[in-house]
Amino acid sequence: MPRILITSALPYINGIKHLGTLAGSMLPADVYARFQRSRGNETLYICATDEHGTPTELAAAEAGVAPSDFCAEMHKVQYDLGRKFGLSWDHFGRSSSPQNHRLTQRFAQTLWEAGFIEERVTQQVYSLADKRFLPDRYVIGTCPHCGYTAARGDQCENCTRVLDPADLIAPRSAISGSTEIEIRDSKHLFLRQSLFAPKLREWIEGKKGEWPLLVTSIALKWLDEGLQDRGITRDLAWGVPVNAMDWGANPEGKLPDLAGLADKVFYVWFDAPIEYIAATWEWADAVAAEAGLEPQDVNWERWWRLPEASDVTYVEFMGKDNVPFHTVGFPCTLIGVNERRDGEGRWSVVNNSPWKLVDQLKGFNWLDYYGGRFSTSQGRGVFMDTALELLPPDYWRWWITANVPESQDSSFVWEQFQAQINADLADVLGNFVNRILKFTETRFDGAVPADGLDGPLEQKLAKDVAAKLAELTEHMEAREFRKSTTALRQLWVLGNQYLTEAAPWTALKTDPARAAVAVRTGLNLVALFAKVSEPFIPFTAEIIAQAVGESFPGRWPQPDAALDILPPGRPVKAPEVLFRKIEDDQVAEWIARFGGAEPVPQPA
RNA sequence: GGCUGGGUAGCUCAGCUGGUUAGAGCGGUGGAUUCAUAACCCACAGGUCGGCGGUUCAAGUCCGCCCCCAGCUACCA
Repeated sequence: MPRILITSALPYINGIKHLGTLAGSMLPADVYARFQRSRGNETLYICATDEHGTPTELAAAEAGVAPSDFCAEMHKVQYDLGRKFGLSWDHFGRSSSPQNHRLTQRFAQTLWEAGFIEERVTQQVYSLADKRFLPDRYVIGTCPHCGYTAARGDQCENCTRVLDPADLIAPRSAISGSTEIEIRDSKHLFLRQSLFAPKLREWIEGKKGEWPLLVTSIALKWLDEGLQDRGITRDLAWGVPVNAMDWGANPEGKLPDLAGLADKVFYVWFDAPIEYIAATWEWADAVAAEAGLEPQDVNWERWWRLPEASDVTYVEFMGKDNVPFHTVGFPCTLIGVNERRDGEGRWSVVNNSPWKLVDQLKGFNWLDYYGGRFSTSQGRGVFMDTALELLPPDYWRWWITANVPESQDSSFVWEQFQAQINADLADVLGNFVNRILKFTETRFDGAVPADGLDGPLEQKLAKDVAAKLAELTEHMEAREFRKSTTALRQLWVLGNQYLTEAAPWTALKTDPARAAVAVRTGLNLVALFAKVSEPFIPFTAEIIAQAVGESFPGRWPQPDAALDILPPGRPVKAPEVLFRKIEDDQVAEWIARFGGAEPVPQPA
């Protein structure tokens, strides 16, 4: 049986995520994970918080707490919110975990000893007032090209020109505003990505047509522009320490400069992808602890290391901003650990249990808010915590999945959200479940009727359902989420069409057996909908399953037996209204609260 | 500036290697129905496929130029 390993891009620890983050990785990954489990495939869905880097240190300082405490608290917040949205992580780890420290350091050591990491001295801006090195964008000043006075050290937002902090006129710290800044030398480790360029190109070229165009295009863009070596350490206090005292000599016989690397931590983008692996290790430790076993009794490497993992399909989900790090940076790390390169550029596998590279990479564009970006500072857009105060998670899950930015940026618009939720969930699905169950209660004593035999109408329905179910299954296998939601909605529509045609309320007067067939068929449709809707709207799917006495979560149905689920005589019961409609005055209120098409008027 | 992606009905989007009258949902209009959350079901409305030029028997689909939107441009993550 195939195994499916799923990771979604790690949400950054710095604050509560908005709907775009949910759309860009976590929710599609969850829908896919639920589908795969429902298909009976052994599935592991891994996610974690991405905790290191300058923004974390600054946010913790602002909150007046240590970064470790800040992260521990925010991890819990993000975990709870994810669970409330029904995200079915097998494990939601932390990139600051001991497991990730160990793996990151071990990988770095291997890369050093293989000659894939080298030391370089770089010039970095240091702020005396802040007592820290400043990343380029944390230095602001006047743009030498356009005179904009709040240009960042990496790029001027006004004229869009790419800058170097040294270009800025009157540079100052973006943190404190202090002009007491200077350029200092700092020793750093660089991952020699340039050595990997030909190998990566061959790998990416082979994924053309298989991965989304967006993904291969971004990856090839980086290769076409010439892959540069990348600094993988930073001058920060919070992170995975380089800790190179046990490292051996590199191929040139050189040992690392322990003094020069003493206060360095790894760059967040070096350790964050490794956390996918480390979080799997965390998962195994947690499973072992729960079962009263020793940690080594749960084998987590079978998900990651060949040949044991040869039956694993590894699927990554992420927004387009993450694509370079997953198609270039992380693969360099893994290939560098797995293989060696000789002087002629020939590669050979040295590790007898190499780490697995990604098989399927699903990348997404941006979800905007009325055509603009979500903005924390301006209070523009909807965030995960407030979303759940307004409406149940399934409303959000459905809309986001149906509008996920697969081929281009898409927009969240309240009016459209309202229209789609009301039509799809309340009118089509919710009303269908309600109408057939209510009818069963009033006319068939609330039990699946046994009388009658299928006629042409039922045969046609079975054929249509089988075709649509096959289509849905195919789209889900291909991770085509918009098309999947379309197929699912069409499946729901088949239910309403059938019921209208079969009209048991009419048949009841002349041919009770015919009415019984229609009701039984309708109830089986309800059971079917519970099963196929579960990946998308799990909370409601469970209520629907219970209404017809089915266990939950159920197995993904086979097309030829999709309508043969419920035994005659099974008691059924109409649930409370599944989806309450979103009213116009609610929408008006939310637009006023969160912003809409019109710019939010500034108080005078 | 360079590069990447996108520009298809009022709105949100499908349209693979070029091939009969360009599709879906929403919104709109009309009809049917009464089991149901004033729900469902049926039908209709119609867009010079961003612009111009080219290749071809045939172009939304290929080529060239131009316009517009978004992103990236390596120390934000």
